[in-house]
Amino acid sequence: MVIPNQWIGVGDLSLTMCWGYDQITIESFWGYPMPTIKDVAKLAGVSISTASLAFNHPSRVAEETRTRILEASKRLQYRPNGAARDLRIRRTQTVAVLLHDLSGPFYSELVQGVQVEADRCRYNMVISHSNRQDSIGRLLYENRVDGAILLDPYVSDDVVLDLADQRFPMVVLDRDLSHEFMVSIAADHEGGAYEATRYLFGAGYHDIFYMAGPQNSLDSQLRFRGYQRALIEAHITPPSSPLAHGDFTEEGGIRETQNLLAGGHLPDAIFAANDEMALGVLQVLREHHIAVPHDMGLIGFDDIRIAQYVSPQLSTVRQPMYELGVQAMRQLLRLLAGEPVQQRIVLGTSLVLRGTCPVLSEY
Amino acid sequence: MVIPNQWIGVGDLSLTMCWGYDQITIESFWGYPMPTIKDVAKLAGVSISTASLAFNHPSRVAEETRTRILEASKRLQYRPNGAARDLRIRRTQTVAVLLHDLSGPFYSELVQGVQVEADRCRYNMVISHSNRQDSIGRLLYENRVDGAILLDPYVSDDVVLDLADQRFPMVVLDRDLSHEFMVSIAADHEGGAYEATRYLFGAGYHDIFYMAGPQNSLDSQLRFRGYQRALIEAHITPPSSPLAHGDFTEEGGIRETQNLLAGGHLPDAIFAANDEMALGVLQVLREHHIAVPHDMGLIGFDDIRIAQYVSPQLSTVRQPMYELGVQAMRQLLRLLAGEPVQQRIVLGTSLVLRGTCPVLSEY
DNA sequence: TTGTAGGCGTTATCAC
DNA sequence: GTGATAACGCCTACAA
Repeated sequence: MVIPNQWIGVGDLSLTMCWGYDQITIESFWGYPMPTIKDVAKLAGVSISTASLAFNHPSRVAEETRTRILEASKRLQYRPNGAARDLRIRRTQTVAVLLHDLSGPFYSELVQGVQVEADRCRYNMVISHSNRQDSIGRLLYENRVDGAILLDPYVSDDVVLDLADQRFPMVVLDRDLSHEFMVSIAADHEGGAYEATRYLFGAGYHDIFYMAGPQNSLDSQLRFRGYQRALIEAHITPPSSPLAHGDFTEEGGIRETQNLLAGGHLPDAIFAANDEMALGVLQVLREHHIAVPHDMGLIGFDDIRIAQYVSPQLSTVRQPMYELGVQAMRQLLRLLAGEPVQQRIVLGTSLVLRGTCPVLSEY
Repeated sequence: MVIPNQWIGVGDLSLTMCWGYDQITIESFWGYPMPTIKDVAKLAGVSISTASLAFNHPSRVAEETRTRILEASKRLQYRPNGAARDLRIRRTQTVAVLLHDLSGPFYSELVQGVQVEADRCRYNMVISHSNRQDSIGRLLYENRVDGAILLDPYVSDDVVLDLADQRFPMVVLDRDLSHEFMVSIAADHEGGAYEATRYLFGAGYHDIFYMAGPQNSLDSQLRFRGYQRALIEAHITPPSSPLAHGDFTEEGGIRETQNLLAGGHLPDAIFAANDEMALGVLQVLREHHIAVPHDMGLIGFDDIRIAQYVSPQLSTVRQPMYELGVQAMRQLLRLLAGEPVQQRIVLGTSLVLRGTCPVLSEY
């Protein structure tokens, strides 16, 4: 039940007109041309180069001159023009992190990792929520950043390879792509899934169902492979392809679980391709009074924060997101520095045992 | 219980050396100077200006010439230089969203709102996770973006006002700041808190405790004010300042609730300054077998996603994050266009009633 | 220690 | 329809 308060002071919500912006530059709006280094130099009574020196190599200009320049700069509220600088320097000292989805501490952790490494080397970082294709074009194709870390399944491999061909420094996450001038990093989806499935067998479950993600999801495919391997090891013939495909959402998990229940034959454990779907599974099981973990075991993948709050708490496979970010940035820095890199890096996952499966202490 | 798999193929984790980057430019790494529009023009046998026209005003150049230019551009893998363009155009067509914290669908929703509006007007958006002060300097002071939306309590008012003085187009969120050339947008924290508290009274609780956020949090102060107002309206003398200060984290909520229980006198309802703390409250109450909502009512603030997953589900005050993003970007566009703006906008909140307080149908 | 001059890659204004 | 040419603002040899 949601009770909306009234809207207060929102004023004009009508569409803002958008045409015509093309012709307008910022300073023309206000009639206040921005001061340039030239103005600073003039006011300080020095040449442009001295002014520039004062900012970039303070030691190379006399104390007295420098303070005069700094004062002038302050008086004029001078702000250097980044574009001019970048153009001249031929470097932006900035990297982009391209994400499709922002929600969840999941990505936030990744970004943290990147940030920390970037900071250490004085690199700046911007995140682009690359819903729009031209957004990535702007950043990468037009060299507005020196390099990029890409975690966005919706950017096509062609685009990525094209950029790599042009030696644009790039680290791609969770992609099955190799290129001489690119680093590809991924968590060990296959291994994590294998461990999870194997654990379920070890915990006494016999009939383990894999609830896949979207057909085209590489992650889901890899996880399925790990599942298959564990089945084979347990002398069970695995299906050649997943029996059910969700869409990585809670709703998808609900739907697929309902289908499963309607189908008559019930497995005694479910390994869901991600936590979101596992949440859906859990919900439907609860509605049908199927006891977890007694009547049905469940393990997810990702370790999203909510996993700890549902009851029973969700067992899952944790991806090392922070470490992924750290590694990604480190490798990007190597690319940027022209140092040799490994083309492919895989990071291990960990099995997090909580309430949706028995916790075997001897494991 | 967490079982780490081994690390696989991580290779060299040692520190990347960072000095010496200063002298190196991207192309020098590889020895591949990037082709410029000049190269394209030469290969196509036209002048630079014609090449430029072919890209920017295709209709103004002969069909045949144009295709020749495009071909040359493809052959050379030409990529325009953004910095040069921005410098010449004096506009980046990009805005920045400055966030302190990324986690939670909370901020993701805000960003979505901004994105949608930005897209409509062909503006690009980058997010900066402004942990580092120079990151915002780079973006804002050096004009690498045309404008910014700021939601980060850790950026000081001085910095903000300084930029505003210089007419840098900026929309600030959740700040008690006014400036002629700036738009300030906030959710109605005070009103939302008032509604929540009033509702608790209406639901039959008499002794409502406010668990505040950090002392210096404006949001928390405003919410306290709403709480006070509701108390006064109920003919109860409110405390002049909050009796307990958490830190907006779950752990803080736990700590403060434990203090409360230890203190002997128990209220019959708690209004927590945010959901994170409310989660902590809930946890401690559960541990002490205090029935919610029967023995204790509870309402939080924010409506984070987890609120729906705990049991009982958390009642809360929802901030219109998406709408906040939309509004912020719309106002920013107005600033950018030099159109008149309201200096201050307040958006209404809504009370979301779930399991931690009775749901009064007649409300 | 400071000034002169050239150029980074574009786009736009003019001529032709 | 196309081509010189001049900025945009900054940095850095090099010269003084």
